Amino acid sequence: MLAHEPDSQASSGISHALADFKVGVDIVIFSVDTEQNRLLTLLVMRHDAPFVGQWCLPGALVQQGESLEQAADRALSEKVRVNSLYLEQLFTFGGPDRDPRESEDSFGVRYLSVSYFALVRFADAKLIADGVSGIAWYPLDQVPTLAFDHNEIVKYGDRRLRNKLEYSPIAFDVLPETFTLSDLYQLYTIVLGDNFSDYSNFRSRLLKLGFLADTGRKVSRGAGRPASLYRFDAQAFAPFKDKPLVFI
Amino acid sequence: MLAHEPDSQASSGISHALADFKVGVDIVIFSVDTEQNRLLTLLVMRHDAPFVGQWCLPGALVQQGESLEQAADRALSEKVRVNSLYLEQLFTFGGPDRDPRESEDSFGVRYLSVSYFALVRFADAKLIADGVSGIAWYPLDQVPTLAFDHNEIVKYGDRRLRNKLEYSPIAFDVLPETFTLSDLYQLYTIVLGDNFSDYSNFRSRLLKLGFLADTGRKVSRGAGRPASLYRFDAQAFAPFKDKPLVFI
DNA sequence: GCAAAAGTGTTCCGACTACACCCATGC
DNA sequence: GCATGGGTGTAGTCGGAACACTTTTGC
Repeated sequence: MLAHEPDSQASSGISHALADFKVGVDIVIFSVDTEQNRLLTLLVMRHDAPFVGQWCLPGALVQQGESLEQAADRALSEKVRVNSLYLEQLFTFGGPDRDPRESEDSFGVRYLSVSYFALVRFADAKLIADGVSGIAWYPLDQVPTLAFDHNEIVKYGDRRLRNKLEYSPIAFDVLPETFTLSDLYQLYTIVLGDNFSDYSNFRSRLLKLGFLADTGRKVSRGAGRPASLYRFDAQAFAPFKDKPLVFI
Repeated sequence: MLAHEPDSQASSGISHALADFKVGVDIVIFSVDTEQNRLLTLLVMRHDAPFVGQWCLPGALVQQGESLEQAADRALSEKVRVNSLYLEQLFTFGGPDRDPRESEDSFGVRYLSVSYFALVRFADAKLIADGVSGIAWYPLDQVPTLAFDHNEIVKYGDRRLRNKLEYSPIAFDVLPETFTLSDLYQLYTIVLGDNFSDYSNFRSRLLKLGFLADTGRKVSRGAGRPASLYRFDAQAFAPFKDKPLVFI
Protein backbone atom coordinates (compact mmCIF):
# COMPACT_ATOMS: atom_id res chain seq x y z
CA MET A 1 0.00 0.00 0.00
CA LEU A 2 0.88 3.59 0.39
CA ALA A 3 2.24 4.20 -3.02
CA HIS A 4 1.40 7.82 -2.49
CA GLU A 5 2.90 10.01 0.11
CA PRO A 6 0.72 12.38 2.03
CA ASP A 7 2.39 15.31 0.29
CA SER A 8 1.66 13.99 -3.16
CA GLN A 9 -1.98 14.52 -2.44
CA ALA A 10 -1.65 18.15 -1.49
CA SER A 11 -1.00 18.94 -5.13
CA SER A 12 -4.53 19.92 -6.16
CA GLY A 13 -6.98 22.17 -4.37
CA ILE A 14 -9.69 20.97 -2.08
CA SER A 15 -9.67 19.00 1.16
CA HIS A 16 -7.14 16.30 0.41
CA ALA A 17 -6.29 15.84 4.04
CA LEU A 18 -5.81 12.27 5.08
CA ALA A 19 -8.32 10.74 7.43
CA ASP A 20 -7.13 9.67 10.87
CA PHE A 21 -8.32 6.31 12.02
CA LYS A 22 -8.82 4.23 15.07
CA VAL A 23 -9.14 0.60 14.17
CA GLY A 24 -11.45 -1.83 15.88
CA VAL A 25 -12.01 -5.51 15.46
CA ASP A 26 -15.44 -7.08 15.78
CA ILE A 27 -16.00 -10.78 15.96
CA VAL A 28 -18.94 -12.87 14.88
CA ILE A 29 -18.58 -15.87 17.14
CA PHE A 30 -20.60 -18.88 16.09
CA SER A 31 -21.31 -21.98 18.04
CA VAL A 32 -23.72 -24.85 17.67
CA ASP A 33 -25.76 -26.28 20.48
CA THR A 34 -26.12 -29.87 19.33
CA GLU A 35 -28.48 -30.67 22.18
CA GLN A 36 -31.05 -28.16 21.08
CA ASN A 37 -30.09 -27.97 17.44
CA ARG A 38 -29.48 -24.27 17.44
CA LEU A 39 -26.94 -22.12 15.67
CA LEU A 40 -25.79 -19.46 18.10
CA THR A 41 -23.87 -16.24 17.95
CA LEU A 42 -22.37 -14.38 20.88
CA LEU A 43 -23.63 -10.90 21.69
CA VAL A 44 -22.62 -8.45 24.38
CA MET A 45 -24.52 -5.57 25.87
CA ARG A 46 -23.07 -2.11 25.42
CA HIS A 47 -22.71 -0.10 28.58
CA ASP A 48 -21.07 2.99 27.09
CA ALA A 49 -22.23 5.59 24.64
CA PRO A 50 -23.08 5.43 21.88
CA PHE A 51 -25.81 2.80 21.71
CA VAL A 52 -25.94 2.26 25.47
CA GLY A 53 -28.05 -0.73 26.38
CA GLN A 54 -28.05 -2.18 22.91
CA TRP A 55 -26.58 -5.51 21.91
CA CYS A 56 -23.54 -5.67 19.68
CA LEU A 57 -20.72 -7.98 18.68
CA PRO A 58 -17.73 -8.51 20.93
CA GLY A 59 -14.95 -6.25 19.85
CA ALA A 60 -11.91 -4.25 20.82
CA LEU A 61 -9.90 -1.32 19.63
CA VAL A 62 -6.41 -2.10 18.38
CA GLN A 63 -3.72 -1.01 20.79
CA GLN A 64 -0.20 0.13 20.11
CA GLY A 65 2.07 -2.71 19.05
CA GLU A 66 -0.83 -5.08 18.67
CA SER A 67 -1.69 -6.91 15.46
CA LEU A 68 -5.24 -7.17 14.19
CA GLU A 69 -5.40 -10.83 15.00
CA GLN A 70 -4.06 -10.28 18.48
CA ALA A 71 -6.74 -7.69 19.06
CA ALA A 72 -9.39 -10.12 17.84
CA ASP A 73 -8.04 -12.80 20.13
CA ARG A 74 -8.08 -10.41 23.04
CA ALA A 75 -11.64 -9.31 22.35
CA LEU A 76 -12.72 -12.92 22.27
CA SER A 77 -10.88 -14.10 25.33
CA GLU A 78 -12.29 -11.23 27.35
CA LYS A 79 -15.73 -12.68 26.80
CA VAL A 80 -15.36 -16.41 26.59
CA ARG A 81 -12.87 -19.07 27.62
CA VAL A 82 -12.32 -21.71 24.94
CA ASN A 83 -10.02 -24.59 24.16
CA SER A 84 -10.22 -24.82 20.43
CA LEU A 85 -10.82 -21.86 18.18
CA TYR A 86 -11.19 -21.17 14.51
CA LEU A 87 -10.54 -17.54 13.59
CA GLU A 88 -10.56 -15.91 10.20
CA GLN A 89 -10.77 -12.38 8.88
CA LEU A 90 -14.09 -11.46 7.32
CA PHE A 91 -14.34 -8.01 5.86
CA THR A 92 -13.32 -4.45 6.59
CA PHE A 93 -15.96 -1.81 7.00
CA GLY A 94 -14.57 1.64 6.79
CA GLY A 95 -16.97 4.11 5.28
CA PRO A 96 -17.36 7.48 6.91
CA ASP A 97 -20.40 7.93 9.16
CA ARG A 98 -20.62 4.33 10.24
CA ASP A 99 -19.84 5.37 13.79
CA PRO A 100 -21.75 8.29 15.35
CA ARG A 101 -18.67 9.28 17.35
CA GLU A 102 -17.07 10.59 14.20
CA SER A 103 -19.49 13.45 13.81
CA GLU A 104 -19.17 14.49 17.43
CA ASP A 105 -15.65 15.70 17.04
CA SER A 106 -16.00 16.92 13.50
CA PHE A 107 -12.52 16.75 12.02
CA GLY A 108 -11.84 13.95 14.41
CA VAL A 109 -10.84 10.40 13.87
CA ARG A 110 -12.74 7.87 11.90
CA TYR A 111 -13.55 4.41 13.19
CA LEU A 112 -12.77 1.48 10.98
CA SER A 113 -13.82 -2.06 11.73
CA VAL A 114 -12.02 -5.18 10.69
CA SER A 115 -14.46 -7.98 11.28
CA TYR A 116 -13.53 -11.52 12.17
CA PHE A 117 -15.32 -14.80 12.06
CA ALA A 118 -14.86 -17.31 14.87
CA LEU A 119 -16.07 -20.79 15.65
CA VAL A 120 -16.01 -22.32 19.11
CA ARG A 121 -17.23 -25.51 20.69
CA PHE A 122 -20.40 -24.84 22.60
CA ALA A 123 -19.70 -27.42 25.27
CA ASP A 124 -16.35 -26.02 26.37
CA ALA A 125 -17.06 -22.35 25.81
CA LYS A 126 -17.37 -20.74 29.20
CA LEU A 127 -18.82 -17.25 29.06
CA ILE A 128 -17.04 -14.75 31.25
CA ALA A 129 -19.68 -12.96 33.24
CA ASP A 130 -18.08 -9.92 34.78
CA GLY A 131 -21.26 -9.02 36.58
CA VAL A 132 -21.59 -5.76 34.72
CA SER A 133 -21.88 -6.33 31.04
CA GLY A 134 -24.53 -8.60 29.66
CA ILE A 135 -23.32 -11.39 27.46
CA ALA A 136 -25.37 -14.12 25.82
CA TRP A 137 -25.67 -16.66 23.07
CA TYR A 138 -28.41 -15.72 20.63
CA PRO A 139 -29.94 -18.10 18.10
CA LEU A 140 -28.99 -16.67 14.75
CA ASP A 141 -32.58 -16.24 13.66
CA GLN A 142 -33.40 -14.27 16.80
CA VAL A 143 -30.60 -11.74 16.72
CA PRO A 144 -32.08 -8.33 17.59
CA THR A 145 -31.17 -5.00 16.04
CA LEU A 146 -27.54 -4.41 16.92
CA ALA A 147 -25.45 -1.31 17.43
CA PHE A 148 -23.50 0.19 14.54
CA ASP A 149 -23.60 -1.89 11.35
CA HIS A 150 -23.22 -5.11 13.28
CA ASN A 151 -26.28 -6.76 11.80
CA GLU A 152 -24.62 -6.50 8.44
CA ILE A 153 -21.48 -8.09 9.82
CA VAL A 154 -23.49 -10.97 11.24
CA LYS A 155 -25.15 -11.51 7.88
CA TYR A 156 -21.74 -11.55 6.26
CA GLY A 157 -20.47 -14.05 8.81
CA ASP A 158 -23.43 -16.31 8.23
CA ARG A 159 -22.74 -16.39 4.50
CA ARG A 160 -19.12 -17.27 5.17
CA LEU A 161 -20.13 -19.99 7.59
CA ARG A 162 -22.36 -21.65 5.02
CA ASN A 163 -19.72 -21.52 2.35
CA LYS A 164 -16.91 -22.75 4.55
CA LEU A 165 -18.98 -25.61 5.80
CA GLU A 166 -19.28 -27.00 2.31
CA TYR A 167 -15.63 -27.23 1.45
CA SER A 168 -13.60 -27.21 4.59
CA PRO A 169 -13.58 -29.21 7.78
CA ILE A 170 -14.63 -26.40 10.10
CA ALA A 171 -17.53 -28.48 11.33
CA PHE A 172 -15.07 -30.31 13.55
CA ASP A 173 -14.05 -27.09 15.24
CA VAL A 174 -17.63 -26.71 16.41
CA LEU A 175 -18.55 -30.26 17.28
CA PRO A 176 -17.30 -31.89 20.45
CA GLU A 177 -14.17 -34.03 20.24
CA THR A 178 -16.23 -37.13 19.54
CA PHE A 179 -19.57 -37.05 17.86
CA THR A 180 -22.05 -39.26 16.10
CA LEU A 181 -22.75 -39.05 12.40
CA SER A 182 -26.18 -37.76 13.27
CA ASP A 183 -24.60 -34.92 15.20
CA LEU A 184 -22.60 -34.04 12.12
CA TYR A 185 -25.65 -34.30 9.93
CA GLN A 186 -27.66 -32.18 12.33
CA LEU A 187 -24.97 -29.52 12.24
CA TYR A 188 -25.09 -29.33 8.48
CA THR A 189 -28.85 -29.26 8.55
CA ILE A 190 -28.96 -26.48 11.12
CA VAL A 191 -26.61 -24.27 9.17
CA LEU A 192 -27.51 -25.07 5.59
CA GLY A 193 -31.20 -25.60 6.11
CA ASP A 194 -33.16 -28.77 5.69
CA ASN A 195 -32.96 -31.13 2.75
CA PHE A 196 -29.44 -30.25 1.72
CA SER A 197 -28.86 -33.95 1.38
CA ASP A 198 -30.24 -37.33 2.29
CA TYR A 199 -28.90 -38.63 5.59
CA SER A 200 -27.83 -41.98 4.25
CA ASN A 201 -26.04 -40.49 1.29
CA PHE A 202 -24.35 -37.90 3.47
CA ARG A 203 -23.29 -40.70 5.73
CA SER A 204 -21.76 -42.98 3.13
CA ARG A 205 -20.04 -40.12 1.32
CA LEU A 206 -18.27 -38.95 4.44
CA LEU A 207 -17.31 -42.42 5.62
CA LYS A 208 -15.90 -43.26 2.22
CA LEU A 209 -13.59 -40.25 2.45
CA GLY A 210 -11.91 -41.96 5.33
CA PHE A 211 -11.02 -39.17 7.72
CA LEU A 212 -13.66 -40.02 10.28
CA ALA A 213 -12.28 -42.53 12.74
CA ASP A 214 -14.63 -44.82 14.60
CA THR A 215 -13.73 -44.69 18.27
CA GLY A 216 -15.43 -48.00 18.93
CA ARG A 217 -17.53 -46.42 21.61
CA LYS A 218 -21.25 -46.03 21.26
CA VAL A 219 -23.75 -43.69 22.77
CA SER A 220 -27.44 -44.16 23.31
CA ARG A 221 -29.72 -41.18 23.27
CA GLY A 222 -33.22 -42.18 24.33
CA ALA A 223 -34.90 -44.72 22.16
CA GLY A 224 -33.36 -46.19 19.04
CA ARG A 225 -30.20 -48.00 18.19
CA PRO A 226 -27.05 -46.57 19.82
CA ALA A 227 -24.83 -44.51 17.52
CA SER A 228 -21.11 -44.96 16.99
CA LEU A 229 -18.88 -42.15 18.17
CA TYR A 230 -16.47 -40.81 15.57
CA ARG A 231 -13.43 -38.61 15.77
CA PHE A 232 -12.02 -36.30 13.09
CA ASP A 233 -8.68 -37.65 11.92
CA ALA A 234 -6.61 -34.64 10.87
CA GLN A 235 -3.82 -36.87 9.55
CA ALA A 236 -6.14 -38.69 7.23
CA PHE A 237 -7.66 -35.43 6.11
CA ALA A 238 -4.34 -33.88 5.08
CA PRO A 239 -4.45 -35.10 1.46
CA PHE A 240 -7.79 -33.35 0.99
CA LYS A 241 -6.45 -30.01 2.04
CA ASP A 242 -6.59 -27.40 -0.74
CA LYS A 243 -8.83 -29.68 -2.73
CA PRO A 244 -12.22 -28.27 -3.52
CA LEU A 245 -15.63 -29.42 -2.39
CA VAL A 246 -15.08 -32.33 -0.12
CA PHE A 247 -18.17 -32.10 1.99
CA ILE A 248 -21.84 -32.21 1.32
CA MET B 1 -17.25 -2.73 16.24
CA LEU B 2 -15.97 -0.68 19.07
CA ALA B 3 -17.76 -2.39 21.85
CA HIS B 4 -15.10 -1.01 24.15
CA GLU B 5 -14.51 2.60 24.78
CA PRO B 6 -10.99 3.92 24.89
CA ASP B 7 -11.33 4.58 28.60
CA SER B 8 -12.41 1.02 29.35
CA GLN B 9 -8.95 -0.08 28.37
CA ALA B 10 -7.13 2.19 30.74
CA SER B 11 -8.32 0.02 33.58
CA SER B 12 -5.23 -2.17 33.97
CA GLY B 13 -1.58 -1.15 34.02
CA ILE B 14 0.68 -1.22 31.01
CA SER B 15 0.61 0.52 27.63
CA HIS B 16 -3.02 0.16 26.69
CA ALA B 17 -2.92 3.22 24.49
CA LEU B 18 -4.80 2.87 21.27
CA ALA B 19 -2.86 2.81 18.05
CA ASP B 20 -3.37 5.64 15.60
CA PHE B 21 -3.79 4.65 12.01
CA LYS B 22 -3.59 5.96 8.53
CA VAL B 23 -5.42 3.70 6.15
CA GLY B 24 -4.30 2.93 2.66
CA VAL B 25 -5.84 0.90 -0.10
CA ASP B 26 -3.76 -1.19 -2.49
CA ILE B 27 -5.15 -2.76 -5.60
CA VAL B 28 -4.11 -5.87 -7.42
CA ILE B 29 -5.32 -5.09 -10.91
CA PHE B 30 -5.52 -8.07 -13.21
CA SER B 31 -5.99 -8.12 -16.93
CA VAL B 32 -5.61 -10.70 -19.63
CA ASP B 33 -3.90 -10.10 -22.92
CA THR B 34 -5.77 -12.53 -25.12
CA GLU B 35 -3.48 -11.78 -28.05
CA GLN B 36 -0.41 -12.96 -26.25
CA ASN B 37 -2.09 -15.27 -23.75
CA ARG B 38 -0.69 -13.55 -20.75
CA LEU B 39 -2.14 -12.83 -17.33
CA LEU B 40 -1.04 -9.35 -16.33
CA THR B 41 -1.00 -7.27 -13.20
CA LEU B 42 -0.45 -3.53 -13.01
CA LEU B 43 2.57 -2.20 -11.15
CA VAL B 44 3.75 1.33 -10.51
CA MET B 45 7.18 2.64 -9.70
CA ARG B 46 7.65 4.35 -6.35
CA HIS B 47 9.24 7.76 -6.51
CA ASP B 48 9.04 8.61 -2.82
CA ALA B 49 10.65 7.13 0.25
CA PRO B 50 10.50 4.49 1.45
CA PHE B 51 11.35 1.97 -1.26
CA VAL B 52 12.22 4.61 -3.84
CA GLY B 53 12.69 3.12 -7.28
CA GLN B 54 10.99 -0.12 -6.42
CA TRP B 55 7.80 -1.43 -7.98
CA CYS B 56 4.64 -1.71 -5.97
CA LEU B 57 0.88 -1.96 -6.34
CA PRO B 58 -1.21 1.09 -7.18
CA GLY B 59 -2.61 2.53 -4.01
CA ALA B 60 -3.79 5.59 -2.17
CA LEU B 61 -4.27 6.80 1.35
CA VAL B 62 -7.84 7.31 2.44
CA GLN B 63 -8.81 10.95 2.67
CA GLN B 64 -11.29 12.64 4.95
CA GLY B 65 -14.86 11.88 3.99
CA GLU B 66 -13.82 9.19 1.56
CA SER B 67 -14.95 5.58 1.75
CA LEU B 68 -12.56 2.70 1.27
CA GLU B 69 -14.05 1.82 -2.05
CA GLN B 70 -13.90 5.41 -3.23
CA ALA B 71 -10.24 5.49 -2.34
CA ALA B 72 -9.66 2.28 -4.26
CA ASP B 73 -11.48 3.70 -7.23
CA ARG B 74 -9.43 6.86 -7.08
CA ALA B 75 -6.16 4.95 -6.86
CA LEU B 76 -7.15 2.95 -9.89
CA SER B 77 -8.41 5.79 -12.02
CA GLU B 78 -5.24 7.77 -11.38
CA LYS B 79 -3.33 5.06 -13.16
CA VAL B 80 -5.59 3.63 -15.80
CA ARG B 81 -8.71 4.67 -17.68
CA VAL B 82 -11.24 1.88 -18.03
CA ASN B 83 -14.81 1.34 -19.10
CA SER B 84 -15.81 -1.76 -17.22
CA LEU B 85 -14.42 -2.68 -13.87
CA TYR B 86 -14.76 -5.44 -11.35
CA LEU B 87 -13.70 -4.44 -7.86
CA GLU B 88 -13.77 -6.46 -4.68
CA GLN B 89 -12.18 -6.22 -1.28
CA LEU B 90 -9.43 -8.74 -0.63
CA PHE B 91 -7.88 -8.66 2.79
CA THR B 92 -6.72 -6.21 5.41
CA PHE B 93 -3.10 -6.22 6.45
CA GLY B 94 -2.55 -4.36 9.65
CA GLY B 95 0.23 -5.79 11.72
CA PRO B 96 2.73 -3.44 13.27
CA ASP B 97 6.05 -3.05 11.48
CA ARG B 98 4.70 -3.69 8.02
CA ASP B 99 5.61 -0.16 7.00
CA PRO B 100 9.06 1.21 7.79
CA ARG B 101 7.61 4.67 8.30
CA GLU B 102 6.10 3.54 11.56
CA SER B 103 9.41 3.13 13.28
CA GLU B 104 10.68 6.51 12.13
CA ASP B 105 8.29 8.43 14.29
CA SER B 106 8.22 6.00 17.17
CA PHE B 107 4.87 6.54 18.86
CA GLY B 108 3.60 7.65 15.51
CA VAL B 109 0.85 6.38 13.38
CA ARG B 110 0.55 2.91 12.02
CA TYR B 111 -0.18 2.18 8.38
CA LEU B 112 -2.90 -0.25 7.62
CA SER B 113 -3.64 -1.58 4.17
CA VAL B 114 -6.99 -2.66 2.87
CA SER B 115 -6.25 -4.53 -0.33
CA TYR B 116 -8.58 -4.73 -3.28
CA PHE B 117 -8.82 -6.97 -6.25
CA ALA B 118 -9.70 -5.54 -9.65
CA LEU B 119 -10.29 -6.87 -13.12
CA VAL B 120 -10.17 -4.74 -16.24
CA ARG B 121 -10.38 -5.36 -19.95
CA PHE B 122 -6.95 -5.21 -21.44
CA ALA B 123 -8.11 -3.77 -24.75
CA ASP B 124 -9.79 -0.67 -23.35
CA ALA B 125 -7.48 -0.09 -20.41
CA LYS B 126 -5.47 3.00 -21.18
CA LEU B 127 -2.54 3.50 -18.86
CA ILE B 128 -2.11 7.06 -17.66
CA ALA B 129 1.50 7.96 -18.17
CA ASP B 130 2.16 11.13 -16.25
CA GLY B 131 5.71 11.27 -17.48
CA VAL B 132 7.10 10.91 -14.00
CA SER B 133 6.04 7.67 -12.43
CA GLY B 134 6.68 4.41 -14.16
CA ILE B 135 3.66 2.24 -14.74
CA ALA B 136 3.50 -1.09 -16.50
CA TRP B 137 1.68 -4.37 -16.97
CA TYR B 138 3.70 -7.28 -15.64
CA PRO B 139 3.04 -10.91 -16.48
CA LEU B 140 2.06 -12.49 -13.20
CA ASP B 141 4.92 -14.97 -13.29
CA GLN B 142 7.45 -12.19 -13.79
CA VAL B 143 6.46 -9.88 -10.98
CA PRO B 144 9.63 -8.65 -9.28
CA THR B 145 10.17 -8.10 -5.59
CA LEU B 146 7.78 -5.37 -4.59
CA ALA B 147 7.79 -2.74 -1.88
CA PHE B 148 6.15 -3.42 1.48
CA ASP B 149 4.31 -6.72 1.69
CA HIS B 150 2.88 -6.28 -1.78
CA ASN B 151 4.13 -9.61 -3.08
CA GLU B 152 1.99 -11.27 -0.49
CA ILE B 153 -1.01 -9.23 -1.60
CA VAL B 154 -0.44 -10.25 -5.20
CA LYS B 155 -0.31 -13.89 -4.19
CA TYR B 156 -3.53 -13.46 -2.31
CA GLY B 157 -5.14 -11.80 -5.32
CA ASP B 158 -4.04 -14.61 -7.59
CA ARG B 159 -5.69 -17.17 -5.33
CA ARG B 160 -8.89 -15.18 -5.33
CA LEU B 161 -8.79 -14.85 -9.10
CA ARG B 162 -8.52 -18.59 -9.58
CA ASN B 163 -11.34 -19.30 -7.18
CA LYS B 164 -13.65 -16.65 -8.55
CA LEU B 165 -13.10 -17.81 -12.08
CA GLU B 166 -14.52 -21.20 -11.24
CA TYR B 167 -17.83 -20.14 -9.83
CA SER B 168 -18.60 -16.67 -11.01
CA PRO B 169 -18.79 -14.93 -14.35
CA ILE B 170 -15.87 -12.58 -13.81
CA ALA B 171 -14.25 -13.88 -16.97
CA PHE B 172 -16.59 -11.62 -18.90
CA ASP B 173 -15.28 -8.57 -17.11
CA VAL B 174 -11.88 -9.31 -18.54
CA LEU B 175 -12.73 -10.44 -22.01
CA PRO B 176 -13.71 -7.94 -24.70
CA GLU B 177 -17.42 -7.33 -25.25
CA THR B 178 -17.57 -10.08 -27.84
CA PHE B 179 -15.27 -13.04 -27.85
CA THR B 180 -14.87 -16.48 -29.30
CA LEU B 181 -15.19 -19.62 -27.26
CA SER B 182 -11.50 -20.18 -27.81
CA ASP B 183 -10.79 -16.82 -26.21
CA LEU B 184 -12.80 -17.89 -23.20
CA TYR B 185 -11.06 -21.23 -23.09
CA GLN B 186 -7.67 -19.57 -23.40
CA LEU B 187 -8.50 -17.29 -20.51
CA TYR B 188 -9.32 -20.21 -18.27
CA THR B 189 -6.21 -22.01 -19.38
CA ILE B 190 -4.00 -19.01 -18.71
CA VAL B 191 -5.31 -18.51 -15.21
CA LEU B 192 -5.96 -22.04 -14.06
CA GLY B 193 -3.13 -23.72 -15.88
CA ASP B 194 -3.30 -26.21 -18.68
CA ASN B 195 -5.46 -29.33 -18.73
CA PHE B 196 -8.15 -28.03 -16.44
CA SER B 197 -10.61 -29.39 -18.97
CA ASP B 198 -10.97 -30.64 -22.49
CA TYR B 199 -11.82 -27.86 -24.94
CA SER B 200 -14.79 -29.61 -26.49
CA ASN B 201 -16.29 -30.47 -23.13
CA PHE B 202 -15.73 -26.96 -21.85
CA ARG B 203 -17.44 -25.72 -24.94
CA SER B 204 -20.56 -27.83 -24.76
CA ARG B 205 -20.97 -27.33 -21.05
CA LEU B 206 -20.96 -23.56 -21.36
CA LEU B 207 -23.19 -23.46 -24.39
CA LYS B 208 -25.70 -25.72 -22.71
CA LEU B 209 -25.95 -23.29 -19.81
CA GLY B 210 -27.44 -20.83 -22.24
CA PHE B 211 -26.05 -17.48 -21.18
CA LEU B 212 -23.66 -17.12 -24.07
CA ALA B 213 -25.42 -15.45 -26.96
CA ASP B 214 -24.18 -16.03 -30.47
CA THR B 215 -23.87 -12.65 -32.19
CA GLY B 216 -24.00 -14.25 -35.61
CA ARG B 217 -20.75 -12.57 -36.51
CA LYS B 218 -17.63 -14.55 -37.16
CA VAL B 219 -13.98 -13.73 -36.98
CA SER B 220 -11.08 -15.31 -38.80
CA ARG B 221 -7.70 -15.33 -37.16
CA GLY B 222 -5.13 -16.58 -39.65
CA ALA B 223 -5.67 -20.07 -40.92
CA GLY B 224 -8.48 -22.30 -39.80
CA ARG B 225 -12.22 -22.09 -39.71
CA PRO B 226 -13.61 -18.74 -38.56
CA ALA B 227 -14.94 -18.67 -35.01
CA SER B 228 -18.33 -17.43 -33.89
CA LEU B 229 -18.38 -14.35 -31.73
CA TYR B 230 -20.33 -14.68 -28.51
CA ARG B 231 -21.63 -12.19 -26.00
CA PHE B 232 -22.29 -12.71 -22.30
CA ASP B 233 -26.02 -12.46 -21.65
CA ALA B 234 -26.44 -11.11 -18.13
CA GLN B 235 -30.21 -11.60 -18.28
CA ALA B 236 -29.87 -15.26 -19.05
CA PHE B 237 -27.25 -15.65 -16.37
CA ALA B 238 -29.45 -14.22 -13.61
CA PRO B 239 -30.95 -17.57 -12.52
CA PHE B 240 -27.46 -18.93 -11.93
CA LYS B 241 -26.54 -16.15 -9.56
CA ASP B 242 -25.83 -17.42 -6.05
CA LYS B 243 -25.73 -20.95 -7.34
CA PRO B 244 -22.47 -22.73 -6.83
CA LEU B 245 -20.00 -23.98 -9.38
CA VAL B 246 -21.32 -23.06 -12.75
CA PHE B 247 -18.11 -22.86 -14.68
CA ILE B 248 -15.36 -25.29 -15.42
C1' DG C 1 -44.28 -56.17 20.01
C1' DC C 2 -43.73 -51.57 18.43
C1' DA C 3 -41.77 -47.16 17.74
C1' DA C 4 -37.55 -44.78 17.08
C1' DA C 5 -33.12 -44.00 15.64
C1' DA C 6 -28.83 -46.00 13.33
C1' DG C 7 -26.92 -48.11 9.58
C1' DT C 8 -26.82 -50.81 4.77
C1' DG C 9 -27.80 -51.66 0.04
C1' DT C 10 -29.66 -51.05 -4.64
C1' DT C 11 -31.41 -48.90 -8.65
C1' DC C 12 -31.68 -45.05 -11.67
C1' DC C 13 -30.05 -41.25 -14.09
C1' DG C 14 -27.40 -37.25 -15.30
C1' DA C 15 -22.95 -35.35 -15.83
C1' DC C 16 -18.25 -35.40 -16.87
C1' DT C 17 -14.15 -37.77 -19.59
C1' DA C 18 -11.92 -38.99 -23.42
C1' DC C 19 -11.78 -39.43 -27.54
C1' DA C 20 -12.87 -39.67 -32.76
C1' DC C 21 -14.56 -37.25 -36.30
C1' DC C 22 -16.47 -33.45 -39.50
C1' DC C 23 -16.22 -28.36 -41.23
C1' DA C 24 -14.36 -24.05 -43.03
C1' DT C 25 -10.68 -21.28 -44.00
C1' DG C 26 -5.58 -19.62 -45.61
C1' DC C 27 -1.87 -20.73 -48.31
C1' DG D 1 -4.28 -30.43 -51.21
C1' DC D 2 -3.10 -29.91 -46.64
C1' DA D 3 -2.27 -27.74 -42.40
C1' DT D 4 -4.79 -25.23 -38.93
C1' DG D 5 -8.08 -24.11 -35.85
C1' DG D 6 -13.41 -24.37 -35.05
C1' DG D 7 -17.16 -27.27 -34.04
C1' DT D 8 -20.04 -31.84 -33.31
C1' DG D 9 -21.02 -36.48 -31.66
C1' DT D 10 -20.70 -40.67 -28.92
C1' DA D 11 -19.45 -44.58 -25.80
C1' DG D 12 -17.87 -45.48 -21.17
C1' DT D 13 -17.77 -44.39 -16.51
C1' DC D 14 -18.37 -42.33 -12.10
C1' DG D 15 -21.04 -40.40 -8.55
C1' DG D 16 -25.04 -38.44 -6.61
C1' DA D 17 -30.40 -38.83 -5.60
C1' DA D 18 -34.00 -41.41 -4.04
C1' DC D 19 -35.73 -44.86 -1.51
C1' DA D 20 -36.38 -49.51 0.35
C1' DC D 21 -34.68 -52.28 3.79
C1' DT D 22 -32.25 -54.24 8.00
C1' DT D 23 -30.43 -53.71 12.83
C1' DT D 24 -30.48 -52.42 17.65
C1' DT D 25 -32.15 -50.10 21.25
C1' DG D 26 -36.16 -48.18 24.93
C1' DC D 27 -40.54 -48.87 26.57
